[in-house]
Amino acid sequence: MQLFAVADCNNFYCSCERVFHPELVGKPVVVLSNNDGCVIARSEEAKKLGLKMGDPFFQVRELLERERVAVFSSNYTLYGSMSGRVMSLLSQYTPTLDVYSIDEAFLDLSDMGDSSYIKRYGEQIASRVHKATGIPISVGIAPTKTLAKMGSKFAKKYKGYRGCCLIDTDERRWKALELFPVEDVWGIGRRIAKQLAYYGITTAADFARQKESWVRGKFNVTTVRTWKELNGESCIVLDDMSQKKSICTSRSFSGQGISDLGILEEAVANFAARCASKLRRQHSCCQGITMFAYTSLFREDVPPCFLQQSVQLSVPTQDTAEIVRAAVEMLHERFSSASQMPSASVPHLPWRKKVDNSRVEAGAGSTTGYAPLFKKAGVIIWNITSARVVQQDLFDTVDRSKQKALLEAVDEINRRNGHDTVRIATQGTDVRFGLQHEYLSHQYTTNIDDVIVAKIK
DNA sequence: TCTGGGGTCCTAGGACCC
DNA sequence: TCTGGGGTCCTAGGACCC
Repeated sequence: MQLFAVADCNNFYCSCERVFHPELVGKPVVVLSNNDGCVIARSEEAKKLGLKMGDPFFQVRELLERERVAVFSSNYTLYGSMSGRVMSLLSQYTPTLDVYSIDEAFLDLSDMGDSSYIKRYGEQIASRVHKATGIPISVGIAPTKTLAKMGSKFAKKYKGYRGCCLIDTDERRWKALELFPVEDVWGIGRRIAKQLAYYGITTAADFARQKESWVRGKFNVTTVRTWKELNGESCIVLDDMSQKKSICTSRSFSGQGISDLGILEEAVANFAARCASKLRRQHSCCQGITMFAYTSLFREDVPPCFLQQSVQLSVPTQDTAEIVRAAVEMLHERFSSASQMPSASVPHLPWRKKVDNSRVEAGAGSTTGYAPLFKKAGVIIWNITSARVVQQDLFDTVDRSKQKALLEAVDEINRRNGHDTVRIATQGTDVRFGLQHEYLSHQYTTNIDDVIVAKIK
C-alpha cells in the first residue's frame, strides 16, 4: 500500500531556542524576523496569549514584557544546523526522504507493514527525533501527502497520539475530514477558503464531498489536486527542491533606511555575492539578474520610490564578480534615472503587501532634492541552468576555465575561514547596512566558542 | 520610530509566427 | 465595405507554501 509520512517540527524556531534554554519549556517563547521586525515563530503558550504570526514587534512589545515572554532574534545558522540533525535522523527511517522545508520532510513508507506496525513505527520516529535532538515533532501518515499533513496536525494537537496520527482507512479518513477546518487544508489558502465559505463549505469533509466537475469549474487544477488527495488519490509530486529555479537575497534595513548610494551599493553587492555563492553551492549558473530597492511600504509621510531593473547575460555565469558588477551597474543606472520613472510603473516584485500605485512617484534625484530613504533592497537571479552544460557565446571575452579555478579557490578559502573572508571590494570591509538583532542567541552547534560546556562534579 | 525572507506553480493575455 | 485561423512563447499577476 502506498503510504506517505510527513514529519513536522513543532514551532521549530522556538523549539531550537528551547533546546539550549531548557528552562523555557512550558513557557511562552517567540522568535523575531530579521531586524527584530515581527513575530515569526511562537510557542504554544505564546499562541495562547493571542500573539499572531507576523505581528510587528513594536506593537506587541508591551504584551511580551507584561507576560514575560522569552524573545529571540532569528538565528538561522542555529536553525539550519538543527534542521540538518533532524533530517539526518529521519533519513534513517525511509528509502526516500523529501526535505520540504527547514522544519518539514516527507518519508515514503509504502509497503512497510500493517496498520499497527506503521503506527508504532511513526511513534518511534517521533520519540527518537525528540530524544536525539531535543526537537519535538509530529508525524502524520496517510495514502496521500495532503492527508498526511492533516494527520500531523492531529498528532500535534492531541497528546494521545504519542506523536503520530495514522489515517489509513476510509472510516478514519472521513472522521478526520469532518473534524478538520477546510482553511487548514494544505493547498487551501485564505482566498480559496473565503470562496468556499461563501458556498457553505467549512470542513474538509464538505469540500471532499463536492463533485470534481464543480471544483474544476470554480478553481484551477491545483485545487482539483488537493480535492483528489483528500479523497485518497495521491497526485501531488514534489520535484527536487534542492535545485532552485530562482534565488533571492534581500533585506530590510534597520531604522529609517538608507539614502546614501555608497551604502546601498555595498548592500546590493553583498546580496549579489550571496546569490552567487548559493548558486555555486547547487552547481548552477544563471543568466538573469534583477536588482531592486524600495522605500517603506508603510510610511505615508515620505514619497515612495521603487527601483528595479533586470538584465540577461549572453553567457550563463556563476561568477561572483560578474553578478555583483551587473547588480551594481543596474543600481547606479536606476538610482540616477529614478526621477524619470513613470509613476504608474510599479514593477512586479515578490513583496507581500499590495502596493498603492497612486502613491508611487519620482524618487532619487527628483526635484525635491532629497534622496529617498530605501528601506529594503535585494537581488534575484533566475534563468538557472546546470553548470555542467553551459552554452558558450561566440564573442565571449572571458576565459571561463581560469574563472572557474579562481572561484573554486575562493569558495574553498571561504569555506575554511568563514564566508566573505575573500570578497569583492564593492562589498565593503565593514557592514554599513547593519541589521538589528538585539536578542540573538549563540551559535551553539556551529561555533566552537559557543558550544555549551558541561561540568561534572 | 519600529512592519521578514524566502520559494513554487498556474493562468490569461499579448506578441509573434506561418 | 469586407479584416482568418491556428499555434507557441513570454510575462505579469495571483494564488499557494514554509
